[in-house]
Amino acid sequence: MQKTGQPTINDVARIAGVSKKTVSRVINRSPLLGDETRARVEAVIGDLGYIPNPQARALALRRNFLIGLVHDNPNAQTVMNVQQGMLEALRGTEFEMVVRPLDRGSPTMLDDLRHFLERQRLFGVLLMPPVCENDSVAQLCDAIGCRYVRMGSVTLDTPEHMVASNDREAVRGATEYLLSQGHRRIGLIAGPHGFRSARERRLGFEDALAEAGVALPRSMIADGNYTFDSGVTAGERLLDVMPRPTAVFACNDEMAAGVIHAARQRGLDVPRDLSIIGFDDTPIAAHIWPPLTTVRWPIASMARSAALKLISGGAEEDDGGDTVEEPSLFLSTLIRRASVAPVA
Amino acid sequence: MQKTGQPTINDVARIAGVSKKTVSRVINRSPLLGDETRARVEAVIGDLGYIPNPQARALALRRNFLIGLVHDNPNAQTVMNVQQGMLEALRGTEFEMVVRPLDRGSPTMLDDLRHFLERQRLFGVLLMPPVCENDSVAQLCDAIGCRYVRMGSVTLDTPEHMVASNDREAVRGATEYLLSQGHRRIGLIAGPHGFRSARERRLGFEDALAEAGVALPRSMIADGNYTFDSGVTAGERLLDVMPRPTAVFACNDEMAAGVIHAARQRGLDVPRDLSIIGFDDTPIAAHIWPPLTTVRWPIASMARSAALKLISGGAEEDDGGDTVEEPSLFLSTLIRRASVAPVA
DNA sequence: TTGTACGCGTTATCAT
DNA sequence: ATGATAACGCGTACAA
Repeated sequence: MQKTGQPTINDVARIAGVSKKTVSRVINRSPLLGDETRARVEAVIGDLGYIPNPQARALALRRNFLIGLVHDNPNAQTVMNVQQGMLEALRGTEFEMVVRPLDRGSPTMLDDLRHFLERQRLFGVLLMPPVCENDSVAQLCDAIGCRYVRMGSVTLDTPEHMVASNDREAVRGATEYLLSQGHRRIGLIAGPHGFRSARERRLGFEDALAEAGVALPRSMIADGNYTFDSGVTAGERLLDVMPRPTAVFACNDEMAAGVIHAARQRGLDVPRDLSIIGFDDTPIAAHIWPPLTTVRWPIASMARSAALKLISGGAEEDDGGDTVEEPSLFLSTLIRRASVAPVA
Repeated sequence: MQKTGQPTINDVARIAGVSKKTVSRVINRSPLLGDETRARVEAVIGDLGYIPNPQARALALRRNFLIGLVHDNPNAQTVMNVQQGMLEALRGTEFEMVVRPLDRGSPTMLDDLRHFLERQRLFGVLLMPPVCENDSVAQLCDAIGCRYVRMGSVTLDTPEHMVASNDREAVRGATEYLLSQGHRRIGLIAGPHGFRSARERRLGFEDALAEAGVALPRSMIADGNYTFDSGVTAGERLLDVMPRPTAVFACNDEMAAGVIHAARQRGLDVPRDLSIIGFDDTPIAAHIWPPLTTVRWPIASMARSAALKLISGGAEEDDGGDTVEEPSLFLSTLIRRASVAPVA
């Protein structure tokens, strides 16, 4: 025992009557080891409550047992769901999660990331949208030798580097639902430029209208930036158009809430006078009035899978050994609540 | 230069023509150093772009340059605000943030935390409510030698270990506002048992009523657990009472949103038939209808101060040197929106 | 004011 | 299958 109180590999070796290296082999599950020796060492380890020192391992391996969460996402709930999913995957492992927000748009963004990855010697990073849509970010990880998994609304990398949802299909389905309720004048509140998710969702919307042969005049499209306020503004713009749209698809829930707000301020009733669908199924969706029909993507599950991909092969695989391949594509579903009604 | 590509302290020492120790002194701002030597070494450092290896430092110092965020908080927005404040304080320093959720209520909770702190050798931890309300958690940090700062709704530790808000006073003020609008039958939706914040807020509510000589019958108090659903249930209970309350104070915004929901389902108009005040000023407060009058506590600022307390003295103090003492008490303010009206 | 030698706890190399 | 010895990069006695 050292003065710190924690037993070290030396203590284990001494007491077990073997060399440090043998203990190290036990820890790292080296295949070439006598069964008896291994049992003896493991007994001492359990006895002493020995746990390898992460700092020393990091130094020797030149690699830290940290998984980074790199994001530049304005939506708090989304980030929290990702963290929850990651931590679920990391629970019980030797890995910890370190969070690193990035300033997309800053010219030094890439350098910041490089410094972070090089200095901390991360085991791997989970790249959230929208930063992860930048290919040079992925290339940087590759160059540095840091594992990475990107998370996004569309597949933009190989399966081991990607967990994706099917935003386009999902929005197409949501829009078809609107059409099935008889709506023909349907407005779109688009997401911000530069967000791949915004593009995918818009494409899905256009897909559905085109297939149904429903016109989409320019006036039925308003730009938003995923915030509540932009939803209010865009909603007002759409509601100014005559004849008014009878339904609106907003590219996320915040903006959908904004539209409801705008509608109510003009004395319009939702869903009687205006049907609304959002995207994300954040808590606000279920808590506003009327409860919002929206698209839910399994964000925590995606993050969990992403983290599992990152640590697979690098962690102690305690289970039977037959590692199940983590999925790369996740399906979103339409959650029907009370913000959609048949057209009058 | 080593094979990793990163220059080490040895490279700097060799090129500058000094010993490792001298370089180490420069890095750690040792006072006893020749000006000329320091300048020369610093030149080489800048030249090489040398950055001390955190893993090696962690090993030698037996202390990692990581700040932990330990929480068991059900509210996503609160946690995100804390993270934002922490990261703001940590930006530009050598510290990173690692997040660690805890399962309060689990019998192994304290052991989990101990393992985490001992293994990772954290520089310090920010303890969020409600876990931080448990004194043994703080004692554990002390025993292990890990710096800590607690965050809470009331002062429960010395200033260097605490950032607190004045929940009781704030709620008292909010309730007085309700009274000033003529309300006399005011309901309370309490927070969950075991949350100190719930207790403080309730006390503030009772303070105001008592001082005004307004009765608080047991029927005007409903229990909640800080969730939307519990707010709905509690709201229904309160609205069943005859005569109905004309106003309700909910101990957080989620529950306040639930009350609005419950009121609307009975055809009641907010604020005409029922005034409501919440607490937290989460995004939902501004986004529901009607916009919610609520109490805002400066959560990000508190977290920022907390992180600053944690790293003060331990970090490179780049500024002039006269460190400003971080505050320990933060004032909450009433945000008046549209969910309160004078009594009919 | 500066340098030497060693410790921190682990993994890797190359023996045996 | 196992062990001696050297990295890994930095901090600290102690000496000079």
